[in-house]
Amino acid sequence: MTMPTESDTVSLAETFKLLGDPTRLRILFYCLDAPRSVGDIAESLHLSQSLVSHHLRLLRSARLVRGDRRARQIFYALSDAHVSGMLMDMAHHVREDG
Amino acid sequence: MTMPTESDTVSLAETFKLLGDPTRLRILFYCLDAPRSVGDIAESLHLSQSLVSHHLRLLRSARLVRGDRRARQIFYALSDAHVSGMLMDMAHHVREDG
DNA sequence: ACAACATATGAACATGTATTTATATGTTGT
DNA sequence: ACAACATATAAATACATGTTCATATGTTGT
Repeated sequence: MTMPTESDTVSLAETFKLLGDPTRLRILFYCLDAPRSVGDIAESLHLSQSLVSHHLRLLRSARLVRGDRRARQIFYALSDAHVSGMLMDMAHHVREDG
Repeated sequence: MTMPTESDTVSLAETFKLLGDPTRLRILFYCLDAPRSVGDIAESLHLSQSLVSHHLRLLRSARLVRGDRRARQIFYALSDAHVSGMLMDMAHHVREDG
């Protein structure tokens, strides 16, 4: 396996850094099955609306998540298929052998 | 996909947080093919011995990396097959579509 | 146009983290 | 046992980051 370039390493690290926060992970897993509105996320995960919005902004700017407006609400869904597949895989993995 | 438990989410996040640093990623990728000594890592990646050692300690305590002593040197290798597979996969992915 | 609703942004704070410098611990060969 | 080598640890510092509180922006229905 040949080493990734410096800039590839940096972007990879940026992605992992975003995944490295429990709150963001919870948000991502919650949006994995179906698009969820900001309010829904906040209420379901017991987080403040502001906090959810801040995290979504980070996830959005890394294109990990995508928001679609429907009337007043904005529904967020995972936008990177590769990342979401990896998330499901890791979740499966962590369940098996702690 | 059912939500991971709170504690599974936290451990997953801890793993991702470790992967979320460019220096640590470089160390991991460098050890992916073959076990490498601390000095080799430091010299090859142009990092101070101390810094490498600090990072290895973090990676070790999360069992992402494993050290085997051979004479004076300690050779580090990836210890989590699932994580190393995921790393190669992500590296491949980031190369394709930036 | 206006009030109610839904989401986003900004400033402030507390905590966490990567890196450096200096030093300690441990191992080998003679 | 001792000097040389290889790795680990500690303290200090500079910087990044998660969260809260307050407020702004944008959208819908009447």
